[in-house]
Amino acid sequence: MSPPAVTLRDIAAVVGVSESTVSRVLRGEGKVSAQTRAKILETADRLDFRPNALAQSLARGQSQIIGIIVEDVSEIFSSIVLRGAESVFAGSDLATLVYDAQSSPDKRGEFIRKLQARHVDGVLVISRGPADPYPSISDRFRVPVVYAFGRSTDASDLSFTPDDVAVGRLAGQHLIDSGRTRIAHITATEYGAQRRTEGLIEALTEAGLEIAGGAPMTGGWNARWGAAATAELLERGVEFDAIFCGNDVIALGAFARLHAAGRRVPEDVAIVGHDHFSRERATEESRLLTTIDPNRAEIGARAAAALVDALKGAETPTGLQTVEASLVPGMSTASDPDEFDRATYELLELLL
Amino acid sequence: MSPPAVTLRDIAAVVGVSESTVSRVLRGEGKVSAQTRAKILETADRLDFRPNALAQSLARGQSQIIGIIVEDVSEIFSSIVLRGAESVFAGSDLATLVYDAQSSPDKRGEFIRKLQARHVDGVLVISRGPADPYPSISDRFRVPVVYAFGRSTDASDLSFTPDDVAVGRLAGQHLIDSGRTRIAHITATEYGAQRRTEGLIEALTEAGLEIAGGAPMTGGWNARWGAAATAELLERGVEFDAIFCGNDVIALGAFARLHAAGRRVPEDVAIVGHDHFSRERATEESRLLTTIDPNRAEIGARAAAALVDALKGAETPTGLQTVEASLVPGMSTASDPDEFDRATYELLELLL
DNA sequence: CTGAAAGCGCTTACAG
DNA sequence: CTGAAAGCGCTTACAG
Repeated sequence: MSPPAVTLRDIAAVVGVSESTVSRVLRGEGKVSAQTRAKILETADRLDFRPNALAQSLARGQSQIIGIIVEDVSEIFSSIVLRGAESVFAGSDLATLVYDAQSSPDKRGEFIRKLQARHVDGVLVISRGPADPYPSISDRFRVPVVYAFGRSTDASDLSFTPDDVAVGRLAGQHLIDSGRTRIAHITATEYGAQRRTEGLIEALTEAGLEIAGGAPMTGGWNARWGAAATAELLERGVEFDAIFCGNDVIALGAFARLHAAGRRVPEDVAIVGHDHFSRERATEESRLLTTIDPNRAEIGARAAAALVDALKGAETPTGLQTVEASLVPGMSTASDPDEFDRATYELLELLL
Repeated sequence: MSPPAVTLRDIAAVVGVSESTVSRVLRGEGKVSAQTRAKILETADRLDFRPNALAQSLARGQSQIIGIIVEDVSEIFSSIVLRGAESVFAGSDLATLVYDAQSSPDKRGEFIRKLQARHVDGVLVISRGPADPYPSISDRFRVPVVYAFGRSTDASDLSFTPDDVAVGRLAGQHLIDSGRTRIAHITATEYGAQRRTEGLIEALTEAGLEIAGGAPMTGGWNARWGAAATAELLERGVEFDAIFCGNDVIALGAFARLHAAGRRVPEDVAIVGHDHFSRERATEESRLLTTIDPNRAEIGARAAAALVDALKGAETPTGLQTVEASLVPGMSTASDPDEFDRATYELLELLL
């Protein structure tokens, strides 16, 4: 057990000054003679003084705690956003109170009340993603509220989301730059997916191209759909030399089906996915799949940083902010396909 | 913006009693006439009173904040433990201050000081796992400290870890119960892996068996090693009808190599892995791989619950506590292998 | 059963 | 340049 904590009063007593003076010096405020300042600083250091954060909070009316409402932590993407945010808050000495609303409006209300009772300095809402706008809760708080991942229903709220249109454009441009001209598109119908499709079409149109087969193919977020759609493309006799897939799992299904049909990746067909799902495990050198990383951790980090700025009274933007996506190059669009003949187990290793 | 917060004093003024009385009633303490009690309760409810948690903290000397030091959050397994712990704390209305030590002793020291300044009510340490004991920091705090995932160097500290020996026993027993008698073992050399090997040997010995090929094969935690070791077993002509693999990725390598060699899983060779790495995505019905889940989230939850108990003054155990692992049945040990002929893309889907 | 008072450990005008 | 005092909003002995 450590000894009882040292207080301002202890230091004041030792140095022979008032608590106010000690407080001022320690906060680097006010005019204080160099001599007493030095003495106070030295004593504080010697006694290993650390101000009681609770007392500071009460006196200042700031808790140094940030409330975080996550609509559903079990959603893996939400938890990545959360992790990005938490590291920023920790870096700014802000504690976090994280509540998982489990997609329940009742819980959401309960947690809002709890955060109010804690007098949090700010609130971060991490919703389920860009698909469904999150009902604004900003008017429930006297402190700044920032939304991450999904946007708020109130357009004047500050929200940070992925830039899905840019994702589509990035994928399309990468394939075009690799010399592909017949680009198919297998994806899903969800909001973000639609925006990515828009982006793809923008890039294609600029290059005077259109989607191979005439239209995007939409289905579920799974490998089965990727395989089925690819089979359909093959059966219909659509000519294509690339596929942009709405996510990595669809891309894998496409990959497997092409493999089974004797089409080589990337020689015959290049593939770009989305999510960078295997980022934790794959090394950049050995990636199978070229993919787009929407930088979800950075979405959380940017939102958290904006909240921290707001607490400091700095200017912050309002409205919807988007975070840039990154292209993560892999062998599925490589120009040198020699490296590409790997055994199944290597594929598995890369993907897990 | 919400109106300024209601305080004890407001309620006292409205009801016409002292703040002390209001405080007592609201905490359900002391003898107070039924009438004033009712009036106070009604008023508090009507004014939507919520006690300022900061003021309570200062007055009570308890912050209602738990400090969490994670040795390395980027370690995926640590973050699972963390998630399990956080949900328990949130359920007990405890805020958390999470610091990522990034395996740096300097940061660890800095974060300990910050937690002290916050006057946290308790500390949870999430270390890198059972392999390396974590240098005890309990004597740096006047509040309870609990260790999760890895154990503390001080045997009297309360630590929650996986029960690796039980994992090995569980895997071995499951294979034996499935009628397998020639069980090979491909794993790594790390501490937890060794304990799992011990458990496997215990189960085998009880059944009068020994490891096929004479000894466990140890290498790296990757599919390549699983494939290489399996190839070696085949080349050496070792007879085996099952493999217990140290983790799921090794198991996949083994699976792929067996497949390539024309050995059917599970008919010819059953496989059990460890980690339940794909839990987020796989449905129980469609799992490819039988695996052992060390229940890491529960390790975090149990540790957090113990800390909460300690704060309440309840009896808590001391020393090393282990958390039960679970067998997650999959097709790689299924008795009805009919369901087992699936296309590659389904395999991929299951695994991702 | 109830109230006045001190205290938690800081911060912050206000005097001097 | 420095100190005395009030205050943040609760809790908690201590009287009555």
